[in-house]
Amino acid sequence: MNSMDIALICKALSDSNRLQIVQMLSAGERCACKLLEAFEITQPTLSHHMKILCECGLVRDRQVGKWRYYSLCGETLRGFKEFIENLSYDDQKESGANCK
Amino acid sequence: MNSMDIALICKALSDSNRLQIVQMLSAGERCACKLLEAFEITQPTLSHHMKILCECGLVRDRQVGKWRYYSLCGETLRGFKEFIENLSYDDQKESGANCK
DNA sequence: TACTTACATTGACAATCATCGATATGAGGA
DNA sequence: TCCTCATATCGATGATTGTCAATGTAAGTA
Repeated sequence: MNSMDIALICKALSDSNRLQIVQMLSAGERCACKLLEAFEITQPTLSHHMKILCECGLVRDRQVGKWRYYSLCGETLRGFKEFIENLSYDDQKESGANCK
Repeated sequence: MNSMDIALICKALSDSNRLQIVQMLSAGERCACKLLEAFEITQPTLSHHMKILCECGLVRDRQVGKWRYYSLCGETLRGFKEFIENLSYDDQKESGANCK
């Protein structure tokens, strides 16, 4: 998982509606109509957001009859978490790459 | 740290240049001129990106004479990591909130 | 004081984005 | 077959974004 993939995931999470959708999915699978109830957006807008979440790999969907169910993708989520976890802050680090 | 703050941080990380800047800062403090060397962007563009990274709280800066040094903010980074870490995927979760 | 250096701000522009209403698709059900 | 329901796609629009050249600012230097 390279930094382009990560940037894509971050872009998907940069919209506050989409971030809340992901939080809902973190509690378990949801169908589109239940997601739609939870937000004050129209159905085309939800569909657009779900497409973006799926395209970055963070969300998977499955269809059952007329309904579409969304859930987080464990593999992508793991890769993303690993990247974020590896960002570090350490007061003691050398500032070797500075001026003067 | 609410989900608006997190969305702002994700937006800051959604640009691939900014994501790489954060990775560089994860290795330690850097001054603006060293960051500028590492990317193929102009100085105003770097300045713009650093402003966005600072405004979401992820990056701190300090000025020494003419030079400006950037580093990750440990506190914000911790809050962000915690949020991401709490996103979970569990195959066994109830799909209680679904249709039919 | 005048000059240089490091960085920020401004203004412009093309590209991307979130959103919506309208419409299409496709799966049941009558 | 015709209708309804759940969702996707299309086309348009106003807002935001990344980028740059030009310019401003503020610190050090001669």
